[in-house]
Amino acid sequence: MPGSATIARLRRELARGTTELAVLSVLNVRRRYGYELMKVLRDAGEGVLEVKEGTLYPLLHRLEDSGHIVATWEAEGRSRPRKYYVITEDGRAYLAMLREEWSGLVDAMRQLLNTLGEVHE
Amino acid sequence: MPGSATIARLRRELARGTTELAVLSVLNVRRRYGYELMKVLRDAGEGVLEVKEGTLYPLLHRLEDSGHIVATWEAEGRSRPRKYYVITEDGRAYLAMLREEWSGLVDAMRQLLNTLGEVHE
DNA sequence: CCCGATACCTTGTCGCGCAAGGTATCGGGT
DNA sequence: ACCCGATACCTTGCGCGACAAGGTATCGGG
Repeated sequence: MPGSATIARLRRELARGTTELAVLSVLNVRRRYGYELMKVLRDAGEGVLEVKEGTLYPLLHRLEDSGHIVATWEAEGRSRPRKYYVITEDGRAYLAMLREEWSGLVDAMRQLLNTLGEVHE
Repeated sequence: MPGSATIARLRRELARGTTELAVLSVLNVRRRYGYELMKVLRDAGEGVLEVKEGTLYPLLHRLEDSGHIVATWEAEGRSRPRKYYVITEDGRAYLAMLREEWSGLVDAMRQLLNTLGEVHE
């Protein structure tokens, strides 16, 4: 059945870029560690925003390299240390920009779909 | 200024996959030729949905190959022939699926952004 | 006569998402 | 005693859409 494979592909392409927005939005509330972020995003929105490990960890490293977030290792009282991420001032500004871009896209698409929504002819 | 380059990059990543939805939505109303589609999308939504030639033409070919649209050359009474595209029954079904995926993503993001929207701590 | 618009096309590069692999610890079940 | 799933981090290689940059050809206006 090619349908399910197609679905997965287009879902991936549609969600592209939104991961960054989703991650920064969650970190904007409070600090989180990587594995925790995965669970938060999986539980939100019926799995639509689910992020795989191979996506999340490189993304976090990119955000850290560009100064949008900072990481601190913490292991006090437990083994299996966790790497906590905190959003920076720079990151908040970037997040605001991202949200604007996103709502701009959503508005444009909504307008297009509403205008042309009715099946003609 | 790295900001404008960054903006272009994230706008491109965010819009990824929506082009297919936009093109099929326009074709769902009536047939269009490639160059015309470019103008329609550029004029809609303040340029947010603008598509470049290097994106549109390969996309149309992919949609044709998978049977979602069909093309017919037309040049009657004029030189510079145009290649008109018409959506198929199969294409309409695919479009419906795409729209569902898109609204699912938008809903999930809206929920996430509303829940976490307020800046805490 | 040249240049911009019209109208189609292609090749190569960039960068994200992911599959698939890896390491290591911990706790519960049998 | 042993195994396995969950926790928690990481990497390499591939697929694929968007685009920059190039190409071809015609038409009309300044």
